[in-house]
Amino acid sequence: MNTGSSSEKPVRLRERLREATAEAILSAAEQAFSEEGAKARMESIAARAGIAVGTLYNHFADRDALWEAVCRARREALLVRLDETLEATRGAPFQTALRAFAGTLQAHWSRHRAFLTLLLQTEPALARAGARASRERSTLEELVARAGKLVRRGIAVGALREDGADLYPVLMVGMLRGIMVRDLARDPGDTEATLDRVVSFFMTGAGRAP
Amino acid sequence: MNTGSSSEKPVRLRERLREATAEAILSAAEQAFSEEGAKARMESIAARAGIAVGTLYNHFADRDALWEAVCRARREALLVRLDETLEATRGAPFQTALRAFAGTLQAHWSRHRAFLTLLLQTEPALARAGARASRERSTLEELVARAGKLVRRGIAVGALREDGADLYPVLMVGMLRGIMVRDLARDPGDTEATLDRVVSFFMTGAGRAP
Amino acid sequence: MNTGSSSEKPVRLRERLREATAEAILSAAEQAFSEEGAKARMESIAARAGIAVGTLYNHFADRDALWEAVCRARREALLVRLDETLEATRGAPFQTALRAFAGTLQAHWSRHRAFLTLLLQTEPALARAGARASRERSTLEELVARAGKLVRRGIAVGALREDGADLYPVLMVGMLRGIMVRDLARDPGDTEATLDRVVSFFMTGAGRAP
Amino acid sequence: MNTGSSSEKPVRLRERLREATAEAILSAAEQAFSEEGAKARMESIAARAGIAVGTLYNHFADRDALWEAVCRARREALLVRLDETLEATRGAPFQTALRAFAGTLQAHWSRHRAFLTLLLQTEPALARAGARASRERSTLEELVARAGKLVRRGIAVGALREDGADLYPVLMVGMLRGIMVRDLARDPGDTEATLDRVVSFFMTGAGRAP
DNA sequence: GATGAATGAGGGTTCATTCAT
DNA sequence: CATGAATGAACCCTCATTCAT
Repeated sequence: MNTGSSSEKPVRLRERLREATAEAILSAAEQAFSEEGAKARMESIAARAGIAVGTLYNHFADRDALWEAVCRARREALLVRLDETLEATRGAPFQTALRAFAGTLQAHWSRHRAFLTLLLQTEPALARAGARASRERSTLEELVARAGKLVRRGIAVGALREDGADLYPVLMVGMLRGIMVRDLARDPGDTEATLDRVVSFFMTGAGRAP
Repeated sequence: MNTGSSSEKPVRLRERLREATAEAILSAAEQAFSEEGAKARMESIAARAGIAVGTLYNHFADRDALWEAVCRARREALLVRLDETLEATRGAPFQTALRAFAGTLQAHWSRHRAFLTLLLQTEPALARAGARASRERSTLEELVARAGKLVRRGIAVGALREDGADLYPVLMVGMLRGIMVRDLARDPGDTEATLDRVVSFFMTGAGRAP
Repeated sequence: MNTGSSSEKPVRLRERLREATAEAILSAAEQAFSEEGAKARMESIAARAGIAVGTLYNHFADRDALWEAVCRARREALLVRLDETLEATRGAPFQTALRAFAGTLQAHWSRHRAFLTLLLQTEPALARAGARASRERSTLEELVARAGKLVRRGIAVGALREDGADLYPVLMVGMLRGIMVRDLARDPGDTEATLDRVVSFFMTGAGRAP
Repeated sequence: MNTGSSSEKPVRLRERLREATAEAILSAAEQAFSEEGAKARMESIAARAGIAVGTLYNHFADRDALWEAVCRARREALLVRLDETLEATRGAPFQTALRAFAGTLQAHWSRHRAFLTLLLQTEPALARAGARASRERSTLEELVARAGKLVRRGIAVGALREDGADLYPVLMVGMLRGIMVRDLARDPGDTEATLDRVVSFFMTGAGRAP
């Protein structure tokens, strides 16, 4: 086994460096976009990443590509986390799973307040660019799809009524989004506490028992 | 006595024309912003309004002022409608009032698909501009405040449990927003039908009765 | 004698009104130009004159024509005053005449601080527009011409040496301008006092008698 | 030891190029301003410098900054020359020093006919911007200050009378300016010859000896 | 590959001028 | 004639992108 051929190692090293730079750029871009809005200048991004403008273009074709990459990266991260949570709670009681789902969403949300803005601004853009809207699902749609998985499971185990299978996912995500937007400027700890109540509300609603 | 002297009429006429132009500009701007995003060019707005670029500036100080004006105008319209609905359903059963509230929101939403985008994009911008965020409530907050009024009424008449008074409004608005965003490209009639189910969900939740 | 034909009087009246308006515009323009620079907006001028923009154009073909008119008007006023002073001091001793000349210049200067700016800015413009420079003398040249008249008189009566006939006028105007620019922000009374010393300097220079 | 490492040289080169460009821009701007007035278009300046508009903005924040820079640069150059002349003639007879002072002024003037216009137009502008007028002396004031140094020296060596110490500098600069403006379109050689006569006038005035 | 100055099309804004009322 | 809203050419400035070093 020749694990250290003179021609192989440098390549690996370079590739790692390359990826590290790309990752730094993504972080810088996320930060810039979230602080300065979607109109953040390329120079600002480069400065935050500690590199020259030209270098940005060695890693991303153009501004749009960079924007897309940031969105995709953060979105992937979120979706992977959610999928992991769904997997980890496969056998758990429905309410436990739902609470974990909400918690994961909230964790990501508070860590990437940045992304929140991106999400809010990107999606309408996607919606407008009709062509693209069709070929890929928006982040919101992906979220709803995960929530749908959860709901179907809840129905399967008899925790949820069957008649709202189509609505529940949207409502669930809508409620969670509502809470998180409201709590943007609040203590994340408070939000965590609130999630329990949201889960409870999801199960029984707001009406007084007859 | 004919009080409409020959010197008074022209003034009135001009004023009316002036306002009509301003209104046309607002409409054009709403359209442009919603189709082209917040970055819509002034020239595009002018073209849609059938006027010259310079005329825009005779009515609105600059791009930002126009943007603000559009937001304010549409927001006022929505809030006034909601307040009217709240007033009109003052004595009605809670679910009826809630359904009407949702219906009004949906009506405005489908008529101003435009505004939807504005709402989605303006608010985060406002949130960023911290200074302003404090002095005026976001549209979302105004919506929640109205929902809160409804909820308090529901509690007063014994239709709702008291323990969720602080959460219900946010959840209600979050759910409605979720439905409307989902239905952006769907038949408004379908959405109307859905609202009944949302109201029902709000009352009883998704859980299977034990 | 029909001094009041129905067709003659109104014309006279109208003409007088017309001229009054034109004069008001000139004043407003002078004020605007001196306060806001040569770039003063037509609207600002109209506002100062208490009329609508359109009315400006009923009296002056365009912006340049107005500018020229202001310059010409104030310039004529100054030159007429100087000519009157020259006439009034025809028989007086040279130093008396020179002092009166300087006084007249200073009086106009302090009254039309406005015009000072115009003078400073117009002339270079004229100098640049070579074509025009040739067909009419600049205000400065007109001033120098008057000073020349004074100098020739001084030589004729034996008050001045003959050898500097070509230089003295320029030097005289140069010195006076220097004093007035320096005193722009000072008390006009001080400047008056200074003029005596300038006259004295003009006669004997600064050198210590051998 | 070759201390010029390969990483140091490029930086130096770039810096030198950068400065060369800035200098080229200043020259172009001086030319443009003097030929087209203070309103010269940025595009015109760029064209004269052989660069793109955007490049202007890589070197000067905006139009005003460029204007200021041109003024400052030329002004510095003039003042440095005058200070050198004052230094070089420290021990010389007063009239020799005065003549040299005038000569230096004239040399700069004829080389920067451009600057003449700037001087004429900038200073009133500065005067208007009261705030700035106080914090820095106008070019004219700087000239007068230099002339004052000369005058004090003349008094010290007994060449000038003491009583006019406050006026002489202003008068001297006023006269020189007068001559130079008059000679704008003439042969510089003639002006040089004239300066001797101005110096002579400064010493003895125009009056016929009694 | 990294650098950062140069590029120049793009878009916001101004304001002299026109003209219907 | 006065009015003042509409017009649109002109001009300043921005910033994504390129490319010589």
